[in-house]
Amino acid sequence: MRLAPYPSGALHIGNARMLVLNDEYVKRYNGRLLLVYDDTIGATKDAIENDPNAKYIIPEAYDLIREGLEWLGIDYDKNNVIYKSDRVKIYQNYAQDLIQKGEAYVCTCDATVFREKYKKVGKPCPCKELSIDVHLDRWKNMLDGSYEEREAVVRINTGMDQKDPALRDHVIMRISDAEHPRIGTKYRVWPILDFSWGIDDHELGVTHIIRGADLQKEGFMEHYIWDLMGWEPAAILLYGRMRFSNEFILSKTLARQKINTGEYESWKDPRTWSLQSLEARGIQPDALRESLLDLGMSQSGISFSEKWIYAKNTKLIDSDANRYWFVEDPVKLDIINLPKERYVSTPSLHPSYEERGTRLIELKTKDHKASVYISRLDTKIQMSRKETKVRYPKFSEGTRFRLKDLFTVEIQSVHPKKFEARFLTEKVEPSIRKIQWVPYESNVKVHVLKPTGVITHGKAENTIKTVKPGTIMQFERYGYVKMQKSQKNGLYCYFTH
RNA sequence: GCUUCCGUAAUGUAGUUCGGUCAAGCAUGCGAGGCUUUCACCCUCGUCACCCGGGUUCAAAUCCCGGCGGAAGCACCA
Repeated sequence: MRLAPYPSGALHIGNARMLVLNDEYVKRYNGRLLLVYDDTIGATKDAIENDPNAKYIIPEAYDLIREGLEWLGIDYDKNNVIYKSDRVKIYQNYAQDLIQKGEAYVCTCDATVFREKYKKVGKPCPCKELSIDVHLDRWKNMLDGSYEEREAVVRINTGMDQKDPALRDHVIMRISDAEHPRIGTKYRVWPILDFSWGIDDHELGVTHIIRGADLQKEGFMEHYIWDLMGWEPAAILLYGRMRFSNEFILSKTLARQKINTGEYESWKDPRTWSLQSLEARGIQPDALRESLLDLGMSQSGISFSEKWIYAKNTKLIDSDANRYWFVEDPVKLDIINLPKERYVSTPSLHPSYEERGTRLIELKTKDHKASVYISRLDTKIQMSRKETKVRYPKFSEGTRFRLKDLFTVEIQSVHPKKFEARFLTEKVEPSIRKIQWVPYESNVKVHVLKPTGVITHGKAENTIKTVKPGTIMQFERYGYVKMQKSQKNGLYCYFTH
């Protein structure tokens, strides 16, 4: 079997299904998995230079792809990595052979004219009438540069009377003067996907192909070629297309553009949905793998939900993720009537694993007063996730709540920018609302990059200063977060989910 | 328009090849409860489905026909 990524950027969540399915199939039947970079040049030089949306190969993509495969644990044959760009001569030879046999011809019709005038009505174009010698001449002209880009193509003679318009005398070779990142301008006549794979799946000994249903036509074309050559056909299995929710933009080309303009910080930006970005966020490879495997080989189109990954990921990371307190959009809360001079809170790092120990958060009082930060969200109407259930009231005079693992207070007064409360008791009442807090005097700024690209700001307890980059932790009642780095203006984290 | 593929609950999937064991399994979601100084995790219980209409048959989610619905292809992209 084989993986055939196009090196225009890092692999993303949409490509991952192909990877995982192939990998799993090979493992199950003890097969071999080839990595074949499908790095033929598609667009013309003209398009690449003038059309910002043109697909093209970027040199760094080869490594980005390899990184992604490694992260996902795809077990491909690392000693036998293949580049289609090394094999162009092979396709050219086969194409010439087909022309010689009258199974292919060189067409000089304009693409639009061919489509409108001939393909749509199922009539052959005038080129097809010409002799094999003329076509061989034209073929030479393609190779030696006498023809410009788009002036001529090689079409395979599947027949203009094919029922399916998609199959009528499809192009198999075309001209591009674009420079290839690996082999430069060594070749100018490049194969189309259908043709190159018709050749390679045979030449490389591929017996089974798993690909998306959008490549169904390519399967027909390959079969046509195998028949023509008298080759043993490979088995082709298709899986359905995945649609992604929200404003998922799964385009490597677009991601590349945004990285270039600086709108995204790198391939790690969560909006690329690249495998690199998932790793950066703290998604476990197995969470992705299992979610994708759950979809099976169904050919129906599915709306993919990232929540499936999150659900699996939560189960994988929860036991490792230590708990910390973080308040998003902090507001000050002044507390009065404090009887003691010092309060110490020692919440455990993980309630299910007490043996990991506790954190220590200290709140000092002065003249029986102290201040903490709480999240603005908690001061507004709080709807429980179960919407039908508890609806915590907006903070107003008399509202009682507990600063978690500290003490219970009651709101005395509400000001635009702060709240004042009075100490009630240290005794825990099981049913009272508990909220996270951090000391006003001692805390650390934290910036969290959300999957939408928005960065939110807040304050966390000081103890997270010791958390190492790359660690996944849980901000209680907020979500899981992966520590990235310490910056001058505070700590920087990626939101996991 | 032409061609092909698909159609099981809110979402996804198992079962359809060789009709009965499927009054339909699983996961996520949702709901109830338990645990808990997190609306986390974990545990228990519950909830919702075979696109429609015919036909074949003792028996159909499974086979046949016809509808309807959805997706993909019809690029000198991959």
